[in-house]
Amino acid sequence: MLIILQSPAKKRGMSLATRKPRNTSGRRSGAPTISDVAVLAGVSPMTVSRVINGEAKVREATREAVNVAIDTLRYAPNRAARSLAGGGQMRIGLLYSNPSAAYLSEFLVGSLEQASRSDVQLIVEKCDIGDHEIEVARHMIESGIDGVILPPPLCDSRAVLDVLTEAGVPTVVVATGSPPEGSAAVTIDDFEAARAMTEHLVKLGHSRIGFIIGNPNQTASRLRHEGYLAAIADAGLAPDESLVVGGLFTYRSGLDGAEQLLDAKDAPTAIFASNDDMAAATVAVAHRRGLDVPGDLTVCGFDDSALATTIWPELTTIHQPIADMSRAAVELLVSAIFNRRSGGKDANGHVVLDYTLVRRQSDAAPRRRPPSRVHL
Amino acid sequence: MLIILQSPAKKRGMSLATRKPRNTSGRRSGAPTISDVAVLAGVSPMTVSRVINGEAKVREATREAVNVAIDTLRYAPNRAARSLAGGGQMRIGLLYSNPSAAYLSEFLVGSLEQASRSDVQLIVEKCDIGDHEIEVARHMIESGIDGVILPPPLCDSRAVLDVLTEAGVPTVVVATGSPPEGSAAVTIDDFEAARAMTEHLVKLGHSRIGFIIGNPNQTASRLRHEGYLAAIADAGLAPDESLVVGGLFTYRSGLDGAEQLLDAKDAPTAIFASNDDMAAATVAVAHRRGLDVPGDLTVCGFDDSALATTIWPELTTIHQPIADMSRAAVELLVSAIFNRRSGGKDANGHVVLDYTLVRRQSDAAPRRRPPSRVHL
DNA sequence: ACTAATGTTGGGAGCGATAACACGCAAGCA
DNA sequence: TGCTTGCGTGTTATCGCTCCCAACATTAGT
Repeated sequence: MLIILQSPAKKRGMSLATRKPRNTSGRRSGAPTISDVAVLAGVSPMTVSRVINGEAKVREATREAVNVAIDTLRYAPNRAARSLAGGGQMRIGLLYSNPSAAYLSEFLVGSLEQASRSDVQLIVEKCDIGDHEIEVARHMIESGIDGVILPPPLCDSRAVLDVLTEAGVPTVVVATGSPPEGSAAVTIDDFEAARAMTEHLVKLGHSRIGFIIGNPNQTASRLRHEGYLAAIADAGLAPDESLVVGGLFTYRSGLDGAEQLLDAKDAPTAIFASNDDMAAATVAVAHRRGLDVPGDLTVCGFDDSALATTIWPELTTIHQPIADMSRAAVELLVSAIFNRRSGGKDANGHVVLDYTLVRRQSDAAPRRRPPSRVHL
Repeated sequence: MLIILQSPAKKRGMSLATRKPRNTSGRRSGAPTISDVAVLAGVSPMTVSRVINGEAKVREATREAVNVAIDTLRYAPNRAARSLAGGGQMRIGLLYSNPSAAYLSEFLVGSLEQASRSDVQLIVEKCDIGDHEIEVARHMIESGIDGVILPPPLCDSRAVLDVLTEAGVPTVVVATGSPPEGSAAVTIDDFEAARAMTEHLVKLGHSRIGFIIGNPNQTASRLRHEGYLAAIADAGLAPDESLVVGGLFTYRSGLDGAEQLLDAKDAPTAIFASNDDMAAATVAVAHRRGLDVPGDLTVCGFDDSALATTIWPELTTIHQPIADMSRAAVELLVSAIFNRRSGGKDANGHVVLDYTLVRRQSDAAPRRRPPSRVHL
């Protein structure tokens, strides 16, 4: 196919010889445009635009013709042009810190996808937790961002949040335990999830279930802990403080927690760690002590991060739909920005997505009797 | 087919008065435009553009004035407009499969950053390895992508590569052992890196150094293996086939490999695994057998993935500058596309970035003597 | 049959930026 | 002095698309 674009280039004294390099080869990259489609379909560009955007007032026959043309030409709308014309280029920022790589990558994939679908530009910025988080946030604001997404653990940073709301930047926090007043949030029900997992353990027959708490800085930790407690209570089990130890969400802290739990006189037959890293550490400690998992000790995690399926045995854990959450976050943010632009007030949506308990190989019923009582 | 698009002819008669009635009224979202800056600086928009793009022919005083205006207005160029006007929107695809999450996230961050810097749109698509990889690739091509980036392990997929080159889509492969003819590549020197690591082990005093090979599907595996072999030879050590076992880059396979290595009569005092996952598995096996790492056994990995610093002891490993590599990949791809557009032939660049050997806690000198010989 | 209402479609003006050319002006050279 | 250079800037035309509104087509209402 040959496309010749004729433009009114022959201005005043311009000779043909002088002009030319541009039109035929230069600027156009070759991608079909909306007018190409229009010509082929025998309609105006406007109509094509309507079809693409799924507007109502287009006759069925016309729509059909346009679609055929689109397929024929393999036409794909030019995003840049679209957002330029369509009144609003949005740029939203994604501020991340603790690169729990597994989490981050899923998160990124999800937000990227949604961002490109919603035609917004995603600006990703790293912001190692430390005393300069605020500066980074501020920098982002000044670079003219329209909204910000805060995945954990930044979602719990009062400081960052304050800077953001003060600047009047719409914000969506993801996976925080306590969504702040002024911003939208996407979460799963950490409480219920932890409760469900604990309940699962109870149903398996465990009565001494250890728990390793997450980093106290993150509000989700509290919810998970409470969920555990609730399930224990529901099961009519006596709460035992020696079965609960503190942790920091790190592997290292999981190592310590597990040692502590397993050192106890009346050691648990199952340990539920507040995240996969600590669960993995627990498995390591168990193995080091010659304990079989899940034969001698059941271990469960939370998050379903990559680690969960990396190690052996693979971890029974709570799956968070991370990509979906970030997708939802972008969507929420976009509509919030949209609202604000059209004068509406902020709609502090709070989206709660479903978690899933995925059973893998790290859980099992306890041995016949709790080891401390009767010897088999 | 011949299509002649004729632009509206009445342009000619357009008077200055008719032009740009709008700019001042501004129904925009509030972001300052290049003309706002121009007005404030008392120059034309074009000049502002020149300043922004760092072009040469602008008087110092003017540049200064423009910059002041830019700062005052907190002006940031509109990307959409920019890529629309400037030669054309590029869209490049990133096809990933094996979500080694840790790797992927770093990779994504790097490419995102560079993509936004180069003003290209990044389309990320998952493509689980299986028999439909080709379809996904084809789909991507048809969606009108200008180029594709292939991180491992897809970079070694002949099938995908073929589809791509056949369609004439510029491609950059990352971290492959054997960069194919038609495409640019970004790698580290796997051979040298493995050699360096092995040498490091030798210097530490180890003479029986085990090696776990990576997945034979990935060409990098071969290079690492060869690097190991070279170092062994260089050190004047007798190559011992019982010290080398196969693996698949998975934790599971690492478990098997390590068992095998440690079961041998004359077990190694150090094990170098071709990636961190397998190294982590080796540590687990060692612990299960009551071996201290690094006291009784040195374990080293490759990649410096998140896992390396997650587990305990943290892994001594080869650091790949993943983000830099993906950044480089995007850059390379962009210039390749650019070249091609302006008629030049493809420049199959091959960028080799530096690796780093990072020492952490998993390596040490062997115990006084190889355990099998003299007892201390 | 004629106006009114409704449904479809086309026209043209931008969105914000850049490319390429046009142009004024001071310096360089004969 | 007259004319070429060439730098620094302004001007114009798009880029590909969507928005607003007018033009036209179709069907309905009395």
